[in-house]
Amino acid sequence: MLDPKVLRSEPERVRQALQNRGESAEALDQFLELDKRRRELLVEVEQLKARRNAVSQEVAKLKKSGENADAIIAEMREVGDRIKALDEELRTVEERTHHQLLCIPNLPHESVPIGLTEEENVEFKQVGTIPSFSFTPKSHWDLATELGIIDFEAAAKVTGARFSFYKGLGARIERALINFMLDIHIDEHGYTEVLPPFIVNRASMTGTGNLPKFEEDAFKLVDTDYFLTPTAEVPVTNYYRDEILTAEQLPVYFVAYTPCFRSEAGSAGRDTRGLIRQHQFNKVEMVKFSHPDRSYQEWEELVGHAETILQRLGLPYRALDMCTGDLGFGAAKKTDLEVWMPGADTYREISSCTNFEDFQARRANIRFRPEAGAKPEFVHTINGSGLAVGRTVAAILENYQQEDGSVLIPEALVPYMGGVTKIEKK
RNA sequence: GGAGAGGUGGCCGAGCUGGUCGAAGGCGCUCCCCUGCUAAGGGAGUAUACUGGAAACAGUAUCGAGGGUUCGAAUCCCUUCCUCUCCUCCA
Repeated sequence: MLDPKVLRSEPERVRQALQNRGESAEALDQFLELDKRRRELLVEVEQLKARRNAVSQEVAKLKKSGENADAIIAEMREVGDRIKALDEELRTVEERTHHQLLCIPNLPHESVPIGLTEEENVEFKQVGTIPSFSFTPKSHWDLATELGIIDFEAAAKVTGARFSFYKGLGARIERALINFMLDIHIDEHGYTEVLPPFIVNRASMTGTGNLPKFEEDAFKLVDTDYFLTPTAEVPVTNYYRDEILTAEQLPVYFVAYTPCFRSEAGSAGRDTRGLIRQHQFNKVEMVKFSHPDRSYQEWEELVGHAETILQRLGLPYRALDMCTGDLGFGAAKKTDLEVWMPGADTYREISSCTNFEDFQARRANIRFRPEAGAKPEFVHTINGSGLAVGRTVAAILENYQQEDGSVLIPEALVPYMGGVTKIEKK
């Protein structure tokens, strides 16, 4: 959510930002119009209320001294009716104003490259060596199926498309990666581990920006106002919803493993095979609550924390500075890490690290008091995958595959695999 | 699922026979005074949001949330969410 004051005082700046994102300015225009009406109504109804409050004092005095107050009571009855009517109109106008406000995306940071498509994302770093094979590398789904460690057909039968059934060392490597990632973030990067609910309410989804605009992307539980978490970002960020933190509490670092559930509406036909785009996948997510002055430093460090995992696993990757059109609704600045996938001969997103500045904090009302007695200010929220676990499994399978169809386990992961160094056909 | 109790400011906690209640008191915090240091003590101040205003300041709203009764609601009524206790059920 943007500061309504900014929308009022600098609408042209906002309009330009929306254009850079490739978004229409409709919500902005609606907001400006409704906001004007809202203030008109507010002035009128508040004047009436001030009058009513004053007269009510009079009534109390008259009654106390035993005098007759019938005349002004009758008059106030009319004022009361008028207030009720205006209040009702005001409420609907306010609801609509707020809704428009919730539908306007964040303003990109000034450093964000301007562009409308992913072609304009700027690659600024490549790390690791792309492996060369003396044979044609297979896709991870062929490897996994042949090794008997993931059964896509069983998942399709048990549930449906875009689900997977891990088995044996497949299940083991998924679990090993979760622990490996969590341990590094906890022990080396200073995060506090949290294990949140995997189901969240509407207010939480709205707080992080997943609602109201993207409801069709989420799984909603029938006959409730509950949603399956699309990412741990939602429950973890909302941990501090409607709270005021002290300055000493900042920064807060949380890391959480959760399964993530996404309807993948609108992506029919894309990445239908393998682990890349599933309705349910595991992810380790880092979330930071930062002082506004430090948030870009914190964000850069968080990107580094995600990179650490890729480096320890020996996976080649590149980093991209996301352009205005590819930023994501709530983001002010975003870096994506893409891992090399030999089977597909391309890079695939494996982590997305975002500084939301105060966009989420404003929606979720997460504040801190800079010093005792000072006015509360919004914190900045930052988060990033550290990493998407299923895609990491896919990357390991494809990068570490051998000519005979076996797969070596990255050295750093071996202790988490109970000493297993290789997955091979039985 | 059944029966009961409760949700008040940064925190604790009064008020709940409707009217000087944005709300006593305490803690915490800020500033000042006092004390050689420490401990203690005295005084003043200390919610948030919105609206108008250049500002000073003024107004409005907020006692879990929503609605109702009333000239007037923290206080009465209804709905709903959450917390706690007992019973029931259960991994």
